[in-house]
Amino acid sequence: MQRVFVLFPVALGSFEYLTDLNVQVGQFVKAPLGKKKMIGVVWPNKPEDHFPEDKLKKIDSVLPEPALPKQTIDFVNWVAGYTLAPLGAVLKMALNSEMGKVSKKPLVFLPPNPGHTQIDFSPQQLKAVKAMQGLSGFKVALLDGVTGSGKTEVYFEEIAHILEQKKQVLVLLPEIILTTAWLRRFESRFGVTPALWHSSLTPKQRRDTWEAVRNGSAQVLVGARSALFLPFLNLGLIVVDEEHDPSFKQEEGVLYQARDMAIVRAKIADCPIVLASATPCLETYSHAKEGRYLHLKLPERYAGAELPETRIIDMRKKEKGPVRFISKELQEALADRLLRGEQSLLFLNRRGYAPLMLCRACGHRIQCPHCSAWLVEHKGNHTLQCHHCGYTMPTPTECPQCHEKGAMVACGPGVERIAEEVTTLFPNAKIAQITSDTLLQPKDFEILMQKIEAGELDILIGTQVLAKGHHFPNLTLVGVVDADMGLAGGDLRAGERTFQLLQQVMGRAGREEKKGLALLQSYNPENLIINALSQNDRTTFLNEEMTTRKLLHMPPFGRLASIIVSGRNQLVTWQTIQMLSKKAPIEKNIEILGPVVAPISKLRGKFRYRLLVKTPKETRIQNYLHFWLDSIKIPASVDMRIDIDPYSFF
DNA sequence: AGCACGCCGACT
DNA sequence: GTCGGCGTGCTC
Repeated sequence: MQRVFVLFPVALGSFEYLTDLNVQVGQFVKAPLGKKKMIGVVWPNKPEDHFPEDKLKKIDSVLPEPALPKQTIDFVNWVAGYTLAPLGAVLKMALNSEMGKVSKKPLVFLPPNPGHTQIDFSPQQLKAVKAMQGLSGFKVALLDGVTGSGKTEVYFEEIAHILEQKKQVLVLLPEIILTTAWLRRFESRFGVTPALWHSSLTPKQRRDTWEAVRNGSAQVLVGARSALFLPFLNLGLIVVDEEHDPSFKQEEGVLYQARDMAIVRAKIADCPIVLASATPCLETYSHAKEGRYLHLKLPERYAGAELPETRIIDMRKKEKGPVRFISKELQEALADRLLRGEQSLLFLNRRGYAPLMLCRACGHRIQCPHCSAWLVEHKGNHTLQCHHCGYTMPTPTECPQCHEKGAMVACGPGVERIAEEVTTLFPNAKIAQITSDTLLQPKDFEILMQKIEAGELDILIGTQVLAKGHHFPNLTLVGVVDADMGLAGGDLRAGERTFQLLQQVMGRAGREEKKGLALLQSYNPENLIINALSQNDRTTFLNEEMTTRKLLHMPPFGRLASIIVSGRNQLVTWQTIQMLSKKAPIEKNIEILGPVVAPISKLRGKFRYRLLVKTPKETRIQNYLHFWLDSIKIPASVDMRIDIDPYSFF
C-alpha cells in the first residue's frame, strides 16, 4: 500500500489516498470523494501535508487514459499559486468534461503543410520573419505593426518554421466569433484548417480535440484563452494575436490574464512566444522598450496602403437645425461616401436604443431590480434590458412610479438610435446594425461579412464587435459617435482601453488603395488621448501614460491585487470587508486602498465591496495575501475572491 | 463545486 | 406532527 495525492476538477486542493495499484503522477484515477466517485489526476506529493492513515480511502481504479503531461501539471500548479485560485479549479480548465470516455470515431486533424503557399514579403516583414526564425528556447517577441501591416502573414511564417521542426503551435485569439476570416487566411496559407478550441464546441468535439492535442495529431490549435490549458505534448510556439485585447482577462471563476499566463506556459515549454498587436498594452510595450522582449516593428501598411486621415469634431459647437447625434461634418462625409459608392462605419460602444429611460413628470429612472444599473431601452423588441444580468421587461407606456402616461423619455444614444437617425438622414442608404444582439452565432457573422464584401451595405453601425481584425476593402470612412465615452469612470486602464479600441476602429478605414478618413466626435477635444488618436501618435500617448503610472507606482511599475467581497445581505457583506480591512498587516510600502463600493454596487442581487492592495513591483503580493487572509474566517454567506493584476474595477 | 445536516416557518 | 426553505460545513 502506498499513499498518493489525487487532484479532482473541483474547487478544492489535492487529497491523499491509499492504493496498491501501480500509479504514476499524471495518471487518471477513479476514487471516492464524499458520497460520490470522481475522476481525478494523480498529483505530485506534498511531503509536509499528510492526513491520518485511518481516514484515508482507497483509489478504485486507474483509467486507461494516457497521463496528463508533466508540463501541464507544472502549469496548473503555477497558475494556482499565482492567481490564488483553488488548485482543482485550475485543473478543471485543463481537462474536458468527457474524461475517461473513448471516442469510437475520433475527429481527424490533417497536417498543415508549411510549404503550401509562398508569400511575397515586404522588406520589413522579411526582417521580422528572419528575426523570429533566429529564436531558440524561451523568448518573448512583440510583433508591433500598424493595422493592415501584415502581422498575420509574418507569424504564419514562424508557424511554418516550427511545423517543420515537428512541434506544436498554439494560437490564442481574443474572440472566436472573429475567426472565420482568420481561418480562411490560415487555410490559404497552410492548405487545411487548424484544430479549434472555444466554448461552443460539443462535448465530443472537446473530447476529440483535447485528445488530438495530447497525442500530437493536432499540430496547430487556435483557440480562446482557455486553450492555454490544453495538454500539449511538445509545444514549440505560442502566438497571442491582438495581445492588448481586454477579453484575454478572464473575469469569472479563476481570474487570470491569458496573455501573461501564455508567457509562463511558453517558459515551461522553453519555446518562443509572439505577442502581436497594433496597439500593444502598456505592460508589453514597456518590456519591449526595456529590451526584455524582442521588439519587431512593422510601421507601414502592406502594399503601400496609407493610414486614414483623422480629424476631431468639436461637439461643443452649436449647429443650426435639429439637435442630432451625428454632426454636420460627419453627415457630409457620409453623404460623400454614398455618392462615391464607398462604405462607412459608425462606431458607438453601446447596444440598444438609449441607455436610460426617464420620466419627464416625476424624474423617475428605471433601474434593474437585481443590479444598481439603469435598464437600457431596446426598441427592436420593445423591451428594457439590464446589460449586466440580462433582466428584461416590456417597455412601459406609463411611469412605474407616478403612472403618468406618455412621460417616459429615452436619454442618450445607443446603436439603434444612431441607426434611426441615419435612416432619417439617408432614407435610401442600406444600413446594418452590428452588435452582439444581432450576431448571435459565427454563421451570422459570416453572412454579414459576405454582404459587406458584395457591397450590399452602405453604412455599418455597430459596437466593438466591429473593431477588430476585419478587412473591409471598400470602407473609407469611420465615424466615432462618442469618442469620450470610455474615458469616464476614472479606472486605471480607461485611457489605455479607449486608445486601443478607437485606434483599432479607425484602422478599419482605407485598408486598400483608397485613402481612409476617420472622424472623432468629442466634447473634450483638448484631451490628450483624443489628440494622440487624431494625430496617430501612439508614442506620445504611451509615454505619457507610462510617466503617470511610474509616478503613481501603478502597473507595470507596481503590483495590484483586488479583494472583492459579495453577498446578498448588505450589512453582513459590509461588515466582512470592514473586518478584513482592519486585519490587514501593516507593511512598509504596501498600501490598502478602500474598502469602497464596487462601481456597480449591486450585481445579480449581490452587494459588492472591494479592497485594493498595492505593493512595489519586487514584492510577491501572493505571500502578503496569504499572510493576511489564510487565518481569517469569513461568513459562509459571503463570497471573497482575489483578483491578482485586476483589469476591471467592477 | 456538490451534498448532507440542521434549524425555523407553514400546512395537512 | 411533518415538509422543505437555505445557511453552514465538509470532502482525503
